[in-house]
Amino acid sequence: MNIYDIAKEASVSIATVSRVLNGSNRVRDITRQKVEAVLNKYNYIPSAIARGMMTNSMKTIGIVTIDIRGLYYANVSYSIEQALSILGYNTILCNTGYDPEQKIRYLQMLAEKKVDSIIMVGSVFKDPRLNKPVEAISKNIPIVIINGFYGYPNTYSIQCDDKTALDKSVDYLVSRGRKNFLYMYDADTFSGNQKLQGFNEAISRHGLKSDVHFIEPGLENASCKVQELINNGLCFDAVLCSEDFTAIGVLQCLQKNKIDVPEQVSVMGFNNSILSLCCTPRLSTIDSMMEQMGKTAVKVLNNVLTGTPVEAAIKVEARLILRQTT
Amino acid sequence: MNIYDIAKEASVSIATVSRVLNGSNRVRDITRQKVEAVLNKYNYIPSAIARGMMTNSMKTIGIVTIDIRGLYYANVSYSIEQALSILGYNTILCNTGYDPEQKIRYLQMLAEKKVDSIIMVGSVFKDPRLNKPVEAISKNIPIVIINGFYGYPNTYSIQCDDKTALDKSVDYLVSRGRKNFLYMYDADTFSGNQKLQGFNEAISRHGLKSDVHFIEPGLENASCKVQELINNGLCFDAVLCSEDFTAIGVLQCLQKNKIDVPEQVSVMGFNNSILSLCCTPRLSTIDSMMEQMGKTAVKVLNNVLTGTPVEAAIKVEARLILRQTT
DNA sequence: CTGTTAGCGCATTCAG
DNA sequence: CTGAATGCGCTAACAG
Repeated sequence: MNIYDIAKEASVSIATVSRVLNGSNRVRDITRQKVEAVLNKYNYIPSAIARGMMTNSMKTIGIVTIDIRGLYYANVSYSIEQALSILGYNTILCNTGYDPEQKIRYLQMLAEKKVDSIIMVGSVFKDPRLNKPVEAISKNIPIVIINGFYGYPNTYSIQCDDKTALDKSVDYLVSRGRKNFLYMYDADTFSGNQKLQGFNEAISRHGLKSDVHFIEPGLENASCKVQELINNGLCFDAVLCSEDFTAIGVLQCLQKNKIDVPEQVSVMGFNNSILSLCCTPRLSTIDSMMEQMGKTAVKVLNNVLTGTPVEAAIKVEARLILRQTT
Repeated sequence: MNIYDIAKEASVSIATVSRVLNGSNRVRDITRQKVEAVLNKYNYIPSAIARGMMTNSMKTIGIVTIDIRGLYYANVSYSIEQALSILGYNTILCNTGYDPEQKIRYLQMLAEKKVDSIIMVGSVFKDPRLNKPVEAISKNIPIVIINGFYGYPNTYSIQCDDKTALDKSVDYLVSRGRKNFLYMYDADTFSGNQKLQGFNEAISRHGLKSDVHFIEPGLENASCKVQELINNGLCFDAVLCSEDFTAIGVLQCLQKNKIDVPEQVSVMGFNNSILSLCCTPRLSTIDSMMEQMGKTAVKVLNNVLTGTPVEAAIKVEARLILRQTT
């Protein structure tokens, strides 16, 4: 069933059917009703594919992320999808994992499907080997990147001010008398580096010493590392982490060692995910404004798509959430 | 840039370009190389839209769920997306929320985009008012439903045996001497009803009494409800929950009331999500086999799409995960 | 306000 | 093995 069938049955031309379908006002009321009657009778569903051939748009955007199972990715992706849905767009979800080949394959698929835009959640294509394909694709498709940055034209960046957030966290903990800081991070991403930089700058501004450790993502990895540090006799009274999940691993290890939190050691996470409410005591953390990031990305995207001028990079402020571990 | 441009530059016909693009073997090697050289030179990207016009498929499936921020939905969706990606399909993600209008809108969009299939994660369209649109769409598009069931032709169901899982949980707790059961659930879904039924049957089989409460989703709601029950003097020594999140709310309330877990009261969650590792003590729970559910759905889907016979309903066994709260 | 016509970029006959 | 011709279902001029 296509518009020819509808047109025939309604005794009009396909152009008129098309006009009715697209809500054009250049149709007489009687004609419109006649067409709509047929449309409803057959429960007609227009083909977005055929429409896409002409308009060169499927009203679809690609959202590219590492792994939607991660709470940060899920939350941001959710708010993107919802905001886009209101604008009439659908969302193709891509979990690239860490394999560069896989990433390129996804980019290719999205390009073939002529998505109107690509939103990257997290610095998915940080690997410099992937610069070429990203730059190439950005020539045809606008790219919005959340917590990342490309210098290319037609790419737009939304960043959470993670650096300042870490800075403020250290300030706060110093004001509460903490002196020996430990920082644990699990991702060498744009965002990850911002956090680390904020931490380091604050530490040196206060003339303090600190210990910084990279660990593989995961609760147990964090726990094990802290245990190792304790066994080695490291003294610390504040632990900052780049993820809530990591912080909870730290917390559990401290509890196992009968170290009181927050009396002896303060612990802070990052993201203000639901995880931070699940542990006891509840985790102090930094709200990385997941919902706002998604909404802002879509706003920027919509401006780009409608030709409204847009800043190349927008910064969103993070917020300290103080609960029971500080 | 389209196949005409490529054809011209390679001095062949568009048919030949098309054959090369689609890996047809009816092309002489020399010709193929000639074409591929041009393809590479311009980094040619074929249009999936135009291809879709002919093949009537965009190699895309829709995955419809309530809210990807939920860990269950995220995990299942992830494994679906990954498995489909290997088969060359992309995934359109739809978070319908709870509004029926919204659900219908998504269905309509997916139909217009001519997705090859729709996978529902959870009984998204349980509301009987939505039966009509689902039945209508299933006439053209196969529907695979995870933890749900439709009787319509061209719909396929993958179910986790939640009922038996709850049954076994009660058995286990009874064997550990528990006698006064509390069950808390937060969703009136297919799966939710299966769980409740399993619970109730086990309770009556053991000739025990129990208290069952529906609460709105959320940590605090669970906590508040338990507090209320405690205040009312209810005696219980085992709490089963339909979600890990709920169970953690219960756990936190018990801890606040200085009730020892698992010494005085056993607590069990459901899903074996990462949340169950974040609380102290770690939550005993039921593994709802999220990854396997997703993979199985895609396997079924692939069979449907390739015309291989398929059972209308497949059941996956859940597993008890015993940790520190039982 | 309505109809006619011409593509969009590709896969697919059918000839050669 | 290769090419010419056709049509998928729709939108967008352009005429009337």
